Amino acid sequence: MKPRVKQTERYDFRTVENRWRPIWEAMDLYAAGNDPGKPDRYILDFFPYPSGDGLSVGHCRNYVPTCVDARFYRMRGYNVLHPMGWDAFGLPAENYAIEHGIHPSESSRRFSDTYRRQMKLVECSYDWSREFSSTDPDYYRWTQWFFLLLFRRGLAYQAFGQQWWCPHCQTILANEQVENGRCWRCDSPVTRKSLKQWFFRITDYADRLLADLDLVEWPERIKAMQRNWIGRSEGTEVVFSIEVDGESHTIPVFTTRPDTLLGVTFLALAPEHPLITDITNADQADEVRDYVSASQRLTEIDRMTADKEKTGVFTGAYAIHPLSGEGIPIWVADYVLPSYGSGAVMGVPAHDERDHAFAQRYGLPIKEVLIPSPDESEDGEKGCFTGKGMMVNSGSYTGLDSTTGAEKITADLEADGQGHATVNYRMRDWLISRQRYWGAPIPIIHCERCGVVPVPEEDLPVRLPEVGDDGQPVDFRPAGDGRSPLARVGWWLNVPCPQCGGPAQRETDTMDGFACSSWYFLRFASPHETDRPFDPDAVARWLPVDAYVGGAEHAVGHLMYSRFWTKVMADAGLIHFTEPFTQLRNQGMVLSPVDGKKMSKSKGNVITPDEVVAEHGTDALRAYLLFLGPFDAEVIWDDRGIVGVNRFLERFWKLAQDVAVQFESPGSTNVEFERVRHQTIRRVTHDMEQFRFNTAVAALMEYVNYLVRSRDAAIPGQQWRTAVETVTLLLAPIAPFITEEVWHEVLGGTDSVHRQSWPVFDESLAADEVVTIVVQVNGKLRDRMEVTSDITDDELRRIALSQPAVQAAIDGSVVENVVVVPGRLVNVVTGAQ
RNA sequence: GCCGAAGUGGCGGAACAGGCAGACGCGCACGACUCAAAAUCGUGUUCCCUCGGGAGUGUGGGUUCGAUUCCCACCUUCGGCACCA
Repeated sequence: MKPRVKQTERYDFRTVENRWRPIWEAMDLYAAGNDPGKPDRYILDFFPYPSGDGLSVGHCRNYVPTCVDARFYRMRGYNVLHPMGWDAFGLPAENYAIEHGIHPSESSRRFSDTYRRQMKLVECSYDWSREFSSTDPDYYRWTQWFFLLLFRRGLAYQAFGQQWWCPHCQTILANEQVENGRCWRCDSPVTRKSLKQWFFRITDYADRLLADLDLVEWPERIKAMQRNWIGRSEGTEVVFSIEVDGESHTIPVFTTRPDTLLGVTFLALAPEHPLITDITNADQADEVRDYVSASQRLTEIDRMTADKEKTGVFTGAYAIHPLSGEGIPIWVADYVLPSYGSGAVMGVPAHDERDHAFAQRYGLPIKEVLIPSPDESEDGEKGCFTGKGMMVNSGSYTGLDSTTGAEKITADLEADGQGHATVNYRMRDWLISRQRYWGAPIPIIHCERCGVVPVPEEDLPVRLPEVGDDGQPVDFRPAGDGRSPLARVGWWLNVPCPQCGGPAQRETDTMDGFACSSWYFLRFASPHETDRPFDPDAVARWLPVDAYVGGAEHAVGHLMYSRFWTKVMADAGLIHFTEPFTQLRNQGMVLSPVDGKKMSKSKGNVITPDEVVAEHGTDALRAYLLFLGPFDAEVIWDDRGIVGVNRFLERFWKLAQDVAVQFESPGSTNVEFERVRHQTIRRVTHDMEQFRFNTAVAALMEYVNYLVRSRDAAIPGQQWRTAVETVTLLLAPIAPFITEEVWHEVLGGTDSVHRQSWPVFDESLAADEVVTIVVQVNGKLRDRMEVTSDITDDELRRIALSQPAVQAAIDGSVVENVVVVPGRLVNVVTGAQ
C-alpha cells in the first residue's frame, strides 16, 4: 500500500452554507445602516407579485445582482437600504383560494412564504425587518388614504361608460391590462361592458410625465415606450356643424393636418359616437342601427386588426364645412376609435391612407389639395400623398407650404370660433375599479342624499369583510353580473352616511393592484409608521430610489403610475422630489434550455433555484447567474456552464488552503505580484459600479488563475496572505458563503467578511512598468516589443524601425509617416513601392 | 408601418476613449495521473494555407496612418406600439 498523501479537502458547500445561515441571521447582517457619517443608498427590486409557482432562476437574475450591488456598497461604506415586500392583492391569489377552498389571505401568505424562503436560500441580503405586504390592513389603510388625497385634489372621479371586461376573470381591466384584445392574466378575449367606474386623472399629468423623462437615468427603450404610450400629438380641433330638424349640433374632430382641411370629402364617426341617433336620416336608420350593433358584437381582436377592410355606413346627414360651407356626408365607420380625440375624424382621402381606402371602397370623391414640394421626392405608390408639401386647389391658401397653411387655417378657424389649436394624448385616464374581492376597498360611501362621500380618515382602513351575513366565511367568488362580491355582504355594505347619518352604502369595488404598488417604495423608508403613511424625514433621507431593478414588462404600467403618484404627492407637499426612481435597470430574461422560451410552470420548463442550490450550492448559483452574460441581456440557462464557476470556486478554495501554510515565510515584495492585485481591484470595482458582473467574475477568475500559476514563484508569505485576502473580499458580494469560510478558517478573521471594507487600489501601483508595444506596417501587425512604460516617442520610433520583421515588411519602400501611440503601438506608413 | 435594442469562433460572451479581435467560461482534441473511470492538472482550439503568409466582427460604401468601435445606405433578428386621424 502506498503512503497516503494529505490532500486538501474538497469544498463542501452544504456544510458551510448550513453553518453560516443561522449565524448571519443572528448577526442581523443586512439591516439598513444608520450611520450619519456615511452616504445612503437605496437599492430596490420591483415589488414582486408572489404566485403559487415560486421563484425560478429567472427571478433570481433580478434579485442576485441587486443583492451583490447592496453588498458591494455596504463594503464601500454606505448605509444601504435593500428591502423586500409583497404586492399580494390580485387575481392569482384569489383564484388559487377559490380552487383550494381557502381564504385569499391564506393563499397570499403561502405564496409569499415560498418567495421569502427561496430568497433566503439564495442569500438575498434584504433587511427583512422592513418586510410588509400590500394586503396588510396597516398598509392598505394608507393606500386608501392616498385614494382620498387624489379624490380631494380632483384626480379621482367616477365615469359611466364602456370598459374592457374579461369574461373569465369577471372584472374590468385597465387599458394597460389588455394585450392584443386579450386579458393579460388569462388570455381570454376581452369584451366591452358598460359600468360606472372609478378613474384616476393621470392625463392631467401627461405633459409632466413626458417632460420629466429627461430627468431620469432609465434605459432608452423604457423611455421610448412611455413616450409612445403618452402619445402627445399637436393639432387642431375643427368644428363641423350640422342642423337636423331645426336643431343644430356640432361635431368636433381632431386633426394633425389642418392643411388638408379643404380636402375633406366625408366625416366618419365611431359607432359609439353619441350623436349618431340624433343625426341619422330616417331612410338610413335601420342600416345604421344594424351596423352599430354589429360592430359592438365584434370582439376587440377583430375590430383592432389593422389590415381589416374598412367598413362603414352612410347616415344620410350632411355637415357644413367650416371653410367652404359645402355639405359633407357623415358616415359611421368602425375604424374610428371612440376613445381618442372626439371619436370622429375628418376624411381626407387624397392625403390619408385610411381615408383613401375607405373612400375607394364606398366611391367617395378624392380631392387633392396638396402636392409634393419640388425639392422633395414623392412617396407615391400608396395612392395618396401623405407627406407635407405645397397647397393646391385651396382658394386663398393655394401656394402655401403645409406648415404655413396649417397655421393660417387654424388661426382663421379660431377667429371664426370654428376650431382651435389643441393637444391630444393617446394615454387615457387610469381605470382603477375592480369588481373583485381581493383588493383594497375604495374608501367611498354612496349616500342617497349627499352623493359620493369619502370615508373619514379616522375610519380607515376600510377592511375587507371576512364573514358574510350568514356568519360563514365570506363568499368572495365573482357573481358574474359585473358587481363586486362585496355587494353581497350586507352588514359591511350598509353604513350610515358620515355626513348626514342617513342610510348609505359603501363603494363595493376594490382598487387595481397597481395602486398598491404606486407608493410602496416610500413605505420601506419607515415601514412601521402607525399614524401616517411614512416618516417624511426617513423618506427625505432615502428617497428617491438610487437603483431600481426589475423586468421590462412594467414599462408603461407600474412605472408610469408610480411616477404619477409621486408627482401628485410632490404637488401636495408630502415629498421633496418629483421622480421616484433616479436610475432604472432591466435585467435580461433567463430562457429555458428546454425550449428556449420564457420559463413558466404551464410550459413545464422551469428551473428553480432550489434544484440548482441542492446540486451546486448557493454561491455557484449566484456566480453563474452573474457570469451567464451581460446583466441586461437575455440569456439561455445552460446546465453545463455552471461547472465552470464551480471549478473556479473550487480552485479558489484549494488555493487558499494550499498557500496558507506559507503565510509566515519571509521574503521581499514582488512588485509584479502586487501590480496584478491592484489591477484586479480596479477592474472588479469598476465593473461592479457599472453592473457589469459578468466581467467582474471573469476578472476574478483570471486573478485566481494567475495566483495558481504563481504557486511556485518566490512570493513572500505576507504578500500571499494579502492576495488571498483580496480575492476573498472582492468575491464576497458574489459568493458570500465560501468567502466567509475562507475569511475565518484560512485568514483567521473574527468578524464577518461581509462587514469588511472593500479593497482599495492605487493607480500608481496598478500601472504597468513594462508594456507590450505593437508594431504595425501600414496597419498590419508585424511585430511586438517589450519596453518600459516611460520610453519616449522618439526612442519608440527608432526601436520599432530597427526591428528586422519591420524592415522586412517595409522592404525598401519610402517611410512616409510613423504614428506613435504611447503605451500602445507604432504604425509605420510607407509610400507606394 | 412607427419607435427602441442588437448582429463578433462550435456555444455564452470580451475588447478602456478609434489602436494586439476573440479575455473569461463552456464544449471539443491531445497529454499527465489512474489497473480503469471520474475528478484534477497541463497543452491546443476563428477560418483558409503551398507554413511565406492570407482572410476575418451581418452586407456595401465612407472618414482615418489605423474602424468590432465613428458616419451613410441596406439586410437580418429581438422587443414594444400598432387604424391614435
